Amino acid sequence: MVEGGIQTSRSAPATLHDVAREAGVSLATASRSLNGSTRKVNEEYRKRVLEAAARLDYSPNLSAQAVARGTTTTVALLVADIADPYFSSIAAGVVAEADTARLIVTMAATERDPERELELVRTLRGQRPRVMILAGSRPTTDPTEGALGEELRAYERSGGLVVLISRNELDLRTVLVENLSGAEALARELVGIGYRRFAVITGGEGLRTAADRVEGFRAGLAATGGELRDGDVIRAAFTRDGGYDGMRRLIERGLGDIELVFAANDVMAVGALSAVRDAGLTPGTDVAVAGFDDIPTVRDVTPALTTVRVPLEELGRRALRLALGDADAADEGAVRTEVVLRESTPRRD
Amino acid sequence: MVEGGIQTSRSAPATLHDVAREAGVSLATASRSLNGSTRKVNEEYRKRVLEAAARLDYSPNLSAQAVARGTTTTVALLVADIADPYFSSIAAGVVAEADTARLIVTMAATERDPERELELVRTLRGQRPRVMILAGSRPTTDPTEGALGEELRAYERSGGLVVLISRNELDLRTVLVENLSGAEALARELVGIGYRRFAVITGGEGLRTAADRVEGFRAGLAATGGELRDGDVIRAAFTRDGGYDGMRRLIERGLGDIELVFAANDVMAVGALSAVRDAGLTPGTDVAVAGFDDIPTVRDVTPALTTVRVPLEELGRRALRLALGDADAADEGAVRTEVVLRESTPRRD
DNA sequence: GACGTGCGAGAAAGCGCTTCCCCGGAGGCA
DNA sequence: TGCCTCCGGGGAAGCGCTTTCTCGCACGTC
Repeated sequence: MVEGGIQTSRSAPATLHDVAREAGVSLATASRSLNGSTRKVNEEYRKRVLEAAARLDYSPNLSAQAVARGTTTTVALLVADIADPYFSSIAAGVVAEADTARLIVTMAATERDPERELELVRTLRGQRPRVMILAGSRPTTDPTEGALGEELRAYERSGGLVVLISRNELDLRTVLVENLSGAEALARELVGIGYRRFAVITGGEGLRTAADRVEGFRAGLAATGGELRDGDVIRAAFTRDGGYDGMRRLIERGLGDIELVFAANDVMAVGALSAVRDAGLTPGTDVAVAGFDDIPTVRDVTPALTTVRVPLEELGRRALRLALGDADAADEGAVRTEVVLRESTPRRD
Repeated sequence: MVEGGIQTSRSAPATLHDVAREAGVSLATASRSLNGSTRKVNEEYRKRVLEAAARLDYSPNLSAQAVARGTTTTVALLVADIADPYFSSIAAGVVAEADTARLIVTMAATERDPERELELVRTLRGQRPRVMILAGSRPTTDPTEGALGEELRAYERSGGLVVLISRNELDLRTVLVENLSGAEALARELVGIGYRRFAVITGGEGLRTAADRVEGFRAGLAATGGELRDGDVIRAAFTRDGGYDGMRRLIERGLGDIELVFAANDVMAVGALSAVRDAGLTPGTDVAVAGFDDIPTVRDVTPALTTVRVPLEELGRRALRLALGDADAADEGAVRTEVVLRESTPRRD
């Protein structure tokens, strides 16, 4: 059911001009009273202006302020897919932090398409956002990489702040995640509780984040005697369905003596879990599964998923704080990860 | 690790003025060439302007355009919690549709606080968005309800478009969801496969959406002979933890002869599932669980959750299309829901 | 009492755009 | 050839703000 709102006589929103007139003061004074300035304003005037503004339901036109001030209160956020819990958690962090900094965030989705990402950066630059945050890595082999770098650097030159989340491809401010060492720690722990033979399901062609995690995992195994054959590294889309598909292929091909499958992120791992079940096997028992990220839902799948916790919301917050020049944020180094063992990787004796 | 971007000489972004000079034409002609106008421009001139723009890496200042045109290309989206899959799916839909309409979306989170929501509406009005979409209902008993309505109506009077998603509390454009009939259909089906004794876990105090779902469920039971005692309607937070908590209380209190627990949304249902498991019971077997929404993850929990599918992304798309005056969107009526039976409610004979 | 000095109100000049309006030139028609 | 009509370029006004700059006024000082 759809109801049209009652359209009363259209009335343009009150302008500062209206407020000034209503209060009987100049435009300048009205501006100074409402939108803080270094200059003092007679208390009596200020009061009159505030009252007039309230009476007229005045709300400053942010675009006009932006034009006049030459700076906006906007931060632009680019993610691959808003519905993906990894990105929506990061987004939640960015939005929360933006709120405390009285900034407004505008959001766009690249849908994992580098062309689109470039396009979006171009469009969003038109907004003259104070900060631009890019989350989600792109293929390392991407041909538009150069163009993107160019675009971002031009944006920085014009006074913008760029922060990348978990992708240190370009020489820009970055919130780094311990992908490598996190995956390595995971591998060590898994070997520690008795696993020896592993397979990996990783994201598409040369995705930086995925590649790092696999590399770290491999390093951890190498150090502890776990085994991962090259043929047991499966490529699939970096999504739930990708994970499902990867695991299906693995099973169809025959698991052999593989004891544990590490998916390069949790959404894939969750898909993998379902693939195991759909194949009539019991995840955890017949084959163990581990993921990466610790997105909220992995507590609630069965078996609960072993993973590497990444404080995703914190990632978003850090990104913005870093841009805004928070010294702490800059000093904290890479974001800590932490191995979380759960039932999907039961101790193996 | 944090790297400061290489700060080359700061250079303000090129303005239209620069482009016009570079191309040797007037400001007016440059404007007309770049940002479509009804008036024709000499092909030769247009070409020169376009080239100049490319050379200078010109990107129009959207704020300035907004001021000059008196209208923005922004749509504002208010959700309760960005990390909640219900809202992030809706957001994904809004963003996708905005993209095709060449609109930019700015997002804010109310954190389920009506005061905050009101506050945010006020702030966002400053942006002069073309459209404002509010998702997620508020308590029906909310004291700020009037103020919110006032604010929204003022916004509409000034030419803004408001769309509410699944909350017909105010007399405004709304994308309605078949909460009532969906829940009713669910109840009928559940009774149809053999369930008789039910309990319900619902959201906090008078949340419209939750209330409708419970009411519909009740109606369905009443029509088919299912039983839901008043004492078996549990209130909890409208979140995963709320669902967990509600189920825990239900179990501690003693399930008695309750066969199925209906949670008013999927995130609660997923929490409830975990509570069942943590209590040492087997969901589906010892007690069946059903939810509402069909968020992506419910396919992957065990047992897979019976629920009522709401096309969430479509909800977001519809909201925007409705605002933009898409006739189809207006005519389609409430968004269809569909009962999806899965393993969490096995046939009971 | 003459003359700084500091304070703060208000006029006005922008900010980067769009668009109205003027006007010159090209073309059509008798 | 003369006149009228389009066509389309460019000047300039304006959008809603901020911020310089001007300037009157109330003090304080000798």
